[in-house]
Amino acid sequence: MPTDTVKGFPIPSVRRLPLYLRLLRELRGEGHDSVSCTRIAESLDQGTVQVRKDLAITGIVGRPKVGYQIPELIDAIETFLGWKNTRDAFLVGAGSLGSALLGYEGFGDSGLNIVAAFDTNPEKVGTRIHEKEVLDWESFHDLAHRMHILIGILTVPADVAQEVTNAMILAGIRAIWNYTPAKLEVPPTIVVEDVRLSSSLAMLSSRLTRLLESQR
Amino acid sequence: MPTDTVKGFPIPSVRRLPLYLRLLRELRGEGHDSVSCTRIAESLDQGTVQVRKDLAITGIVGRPKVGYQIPELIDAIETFLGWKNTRDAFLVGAGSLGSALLGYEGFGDSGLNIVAAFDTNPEKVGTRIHEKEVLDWESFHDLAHRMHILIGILTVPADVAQEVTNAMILAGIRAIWNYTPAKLEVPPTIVVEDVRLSSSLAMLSSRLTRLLESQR
DNA sequence: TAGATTGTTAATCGATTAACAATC
DNA sequence: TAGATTGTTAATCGATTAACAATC
Repeated sequence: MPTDTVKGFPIPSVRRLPLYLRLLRELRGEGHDSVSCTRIAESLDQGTVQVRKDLAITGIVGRPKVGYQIPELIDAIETFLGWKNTRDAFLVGAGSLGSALLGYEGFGDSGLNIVAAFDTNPEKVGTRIHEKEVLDWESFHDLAHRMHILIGILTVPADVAQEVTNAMILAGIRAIWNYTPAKLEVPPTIVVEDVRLSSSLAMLSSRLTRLLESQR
Repeated sequence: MPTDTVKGFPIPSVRRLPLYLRLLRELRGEGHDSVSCTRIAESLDQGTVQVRKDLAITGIVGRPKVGYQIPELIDAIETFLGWKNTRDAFLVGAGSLGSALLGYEGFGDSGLNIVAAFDTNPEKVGTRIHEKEVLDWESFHDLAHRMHILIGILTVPADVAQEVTNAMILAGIRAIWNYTPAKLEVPPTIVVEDVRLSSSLAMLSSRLTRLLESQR
């Protein structure tokens, strides 16, 4: 089978892996050594089969009657996700959302280290936001190349999103975490992950609307 | 059919509605009056049938040969999502992520207005973040009741998430936008929408990892 | 009328769940 | 050994896509 035909993993399973990881780290902290699917399923309010299927994509195998070794399982998930070593990232667009992400301390647990921010606004360039330097967008290309940065976080206004994306790719960026509502056009060798807060908000407000309607 | 058995709408369709809305508002701004599924599908890089199915959940009907009337379609989507009138929300937890959301200006397009923030930290209480007041968490209950606030945005540390959730519900909150990694336990009449940035990051980094592996 | 476009019904695909066999 | 738990195969469910009928 040629490598570019390799089958992907179920998207919902990959998205659930961080939930398991968080729980497992907690259990490890409490001194537990092994854990069963039943136990995990209960804590996360899911089915046991789903837990087994999800964990299986990391290549881990459990032992009947015992369950899974927690350290081994944590290692397998971190390896699968590429979270064993933290990866450096550059953020572009130091607006309110960008600033927030710069200050968010939870990404370390997820193998991500935001090194610096970039902006075109001369009033922002040269300042620091949450201890991180805001650099001139002009210097992005050279710095990203020199530091071998592979991840770009996109928090610019939607109307310049595509333009910035193109420049990121030329600078060697291979994966873009897109917080803008724009649909980015990229070559197939570039990874794009859209955050789409508006989709999440659509779920929240439509369900609330249905709920309120049903009670009138 | 009893109202509590009403069939839900396909989740992926609801999550795509904001994408259509954004495009339609843009087309309206350019002076267009009607639009076909083919046109929408092209712009968003999807299939035409999916577009029709998605739009159908709002109850809209198009005209063969012509397409959909843009103002009518915008109205139908906004009505379905409950975005015709903006709804007020309280945010709890004025940390870095919370501050970011307070400053984010895009929520207005999505029918959400964050009125104020709440925190327990005395150094934050009384200050303003992006023009919004930070109030004492103690005053949440009374204010939420008095102002009939239905939406709570949860950006507190994970270990107090459940506790804050319980208090929110007692204060009359009906829908919680949960930015913490905690799995919240709530009665069935309360809407919870989890944002789970770590799931998104898991997708990004696992795909990047696979990509880099395949090239070695 | 002819052709473009909508809307619906059927087929496919992928994810979840159920049933059961394997194993420590 | 018996029983708990894993892992796999089959059945179900939901979403997407394809085929086609309806209509302006």
